[in-house]
Amino acid sequence: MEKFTDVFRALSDKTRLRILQILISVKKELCICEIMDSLQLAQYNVSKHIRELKIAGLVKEHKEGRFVFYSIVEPKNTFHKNILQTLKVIPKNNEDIKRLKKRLVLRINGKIVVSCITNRRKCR
Amino acid sequence: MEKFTDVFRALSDKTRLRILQILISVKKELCICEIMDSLQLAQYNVSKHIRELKIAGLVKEHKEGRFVFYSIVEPKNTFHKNILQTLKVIPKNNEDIKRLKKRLVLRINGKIVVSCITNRRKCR
DNA sequence: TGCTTATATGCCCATCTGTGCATATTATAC
DNA sequence: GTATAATATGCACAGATGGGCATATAAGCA
Repeated sequence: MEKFTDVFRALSDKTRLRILQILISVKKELCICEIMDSLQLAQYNVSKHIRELKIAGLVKEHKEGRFVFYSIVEPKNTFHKNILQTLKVIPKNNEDIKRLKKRLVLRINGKIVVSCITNRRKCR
Repeated sequence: MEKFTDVFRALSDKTRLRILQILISVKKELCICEIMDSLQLAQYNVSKHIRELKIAGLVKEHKEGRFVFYSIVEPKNTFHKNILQTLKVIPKNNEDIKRLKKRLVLRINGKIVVSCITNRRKCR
């Protein structure tokens, strides 16, 4: 049962929901820089929240050089499928999506070429 | 967005999930006594957790004399429907269901006639 | 090797959360 | 009214949680 409460706990934070929402809407792998620029959050914050989403089994990572890309885990059981379905129904934060799109334009041939725009010390 | 995180937070506790599960499986209104006897929890604990489920909009109440009956709120939007669907997929705690059935047998014509069996001071 | 960039993590602190206990509230019966 | 049963709630406390900050780790590059 704890396994289930842990997933719900992971979803009970606004920042984590925002992270999941941009990952769901973009249907791509995103690196921490891109997430922090999209959500205007400090790097350590994105990193810590992503960690919890990973532990909950909702997000997976894929290392590539010094970048780490994160994406939604494809659901493997009914519970997980239902959770993702539920997340898709939650209205998205339009500002986040707008900034995400702006940020993604900066990729060249799918490669990250622009470093963190957001000052890592000042964003909340 | 807080509205959604609040629902997930309500679901992030084992006791609250157990309460929801017996309410879902029994498809009936249950009073606090019956819940505390089914889950073997202290009265104040059931009462407090039910309160949070009510605030989250997952459970509703119906007063009848000195009894208060609780039941699952029929979902009114897609998010809520998905949440209930998700809850139904979680494996139930068989012990809880067993004790619930035993407890329900004690009703006579649907009326509660047996008071709390569980000592309200000793159950955790 | 040394520098820079991307990400992770340990520590501190304020706040929140669940439990236990005691007590309050409400309704019913005598 | 008084006693009793069902439920709610305020308080205290221990443990968890999130944010901020500093720093660690790791990889690429000069």
